[in-house]
Amino acid sequence: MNKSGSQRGRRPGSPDTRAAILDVARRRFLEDGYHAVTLRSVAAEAGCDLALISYYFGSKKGLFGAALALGANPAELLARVVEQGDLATVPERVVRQVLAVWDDPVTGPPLIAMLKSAVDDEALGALVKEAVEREIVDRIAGLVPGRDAGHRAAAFTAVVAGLITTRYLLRLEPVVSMSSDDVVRSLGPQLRLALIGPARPVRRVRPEGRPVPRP
Amino acid sequence: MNKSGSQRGRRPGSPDTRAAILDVARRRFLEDGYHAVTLRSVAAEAGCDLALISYYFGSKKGLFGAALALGANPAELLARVVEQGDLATVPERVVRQVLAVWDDPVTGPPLIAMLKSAVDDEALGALVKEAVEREIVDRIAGLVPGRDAGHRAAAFTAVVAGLITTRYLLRLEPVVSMSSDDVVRSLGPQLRLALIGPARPVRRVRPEGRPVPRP
DNA sequence: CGGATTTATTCATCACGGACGAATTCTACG
DNA sequence: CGTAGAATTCGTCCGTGATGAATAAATCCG
Repeated sequence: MNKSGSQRGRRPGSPDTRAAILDVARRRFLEDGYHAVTLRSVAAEAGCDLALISYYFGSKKGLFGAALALGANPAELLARVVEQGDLATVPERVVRQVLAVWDDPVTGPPLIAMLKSAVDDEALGALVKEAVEREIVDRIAGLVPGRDAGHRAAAFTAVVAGLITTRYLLRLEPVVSMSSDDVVRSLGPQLRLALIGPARPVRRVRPEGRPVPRP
Repeated sequence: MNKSGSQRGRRPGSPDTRAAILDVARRRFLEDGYHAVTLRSVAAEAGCDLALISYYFGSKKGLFGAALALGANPAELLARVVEQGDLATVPERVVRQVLAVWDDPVTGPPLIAMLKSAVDDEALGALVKEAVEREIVDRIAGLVPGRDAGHRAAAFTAVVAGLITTRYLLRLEPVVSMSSDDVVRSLGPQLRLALIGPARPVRRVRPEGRPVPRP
């Protein structure tokens, strides 16, 4: 291409409009959702021509991806939380972490928007699915001892997914209005049960006839 | 309007195209999802004019609603399952019912499609939310004794929602490929814990310092 | 039968949304 | 200066859902 870093032509002299587009897009996508946002309105609000958006971001999806580039990868955060500390306290710490990130007015909405659009976009959905499998399920599975680790991780993930779905996607009552402590109190035991098994200090008790581990 | 049941004009003499539209729409919506389906393509495949769809169903959403008129209301089914039988077996029965309905190749897909579109459509979302609150959460809450019934129902609902999300929406591994029995084995205890509390036959054990009921 | 009335169906068109290519301006380098 | 390359705009295409006017068909009433 061009030898040495020398670049000709118009280098950023009046360089704001790309950022402006990104700002507007971010806000709009979070406020109104993917479908409701029109590129024309974004362009208008950003004070530029419609075609500039295509120029910079290629397509509406491109803009969406760029606008919602997640500041901190939630999977990574979760991984850190999971791996430092005692296994016994993982459930509570995970719930608190999830609540912290998703309740936060700045980190939460992008995640919610991302999740929503992952639901109806095939490609995005696959992406999320793989990320969750790799970063969450597998990591949790690697943490617990038994050979039913996979199933335990699955149950754990399902409960967390349930929390996210009810509290942030459907905004179901009473889950939405519960305090962090309430949520921990309600779901903590479930997660502990999923991860570690029936309350450890007591002998196994089977209220029904079905054995649980069954190797 | 017209006195006595007498109706003039063209009554259904050659009346298939409405049904044809409905058939095509149903299949397409389930296969490709709401947004990917175009009214024009439906009209073409049904062998009629685009405007007929508006004529019969008013709008795309109208068509969607009519096409996916859920054969059996899942909430009602669930309610029946919940209310007949012992409280202790509710968790397993609910899981089995959910799996039966959502895994079924005829009743499942409409539910999934409905849920997906509820995610990005404000109005539909509200509908689902209210239905779930009224038909599931409240009903469950009415079933358990304590005064933390609400929270228990919330936890219960969250786990069920998690199952549905991971298995049918995200299609997450390993949840997707688990057998019904596996799922019951994995999630049953969680639900029992949510509903009924720590395994009944044993003395209360509090691994952490936090009391659960706390009136 | 024959008009009246209603239903079923089509045609033409609108407004809007996303994408794209050609043309134009601007800026920095040489 | 001149020119290359980046930034920006204009005009336009095509597909979408919606809607109203016009036409064909079926049914009823006298």
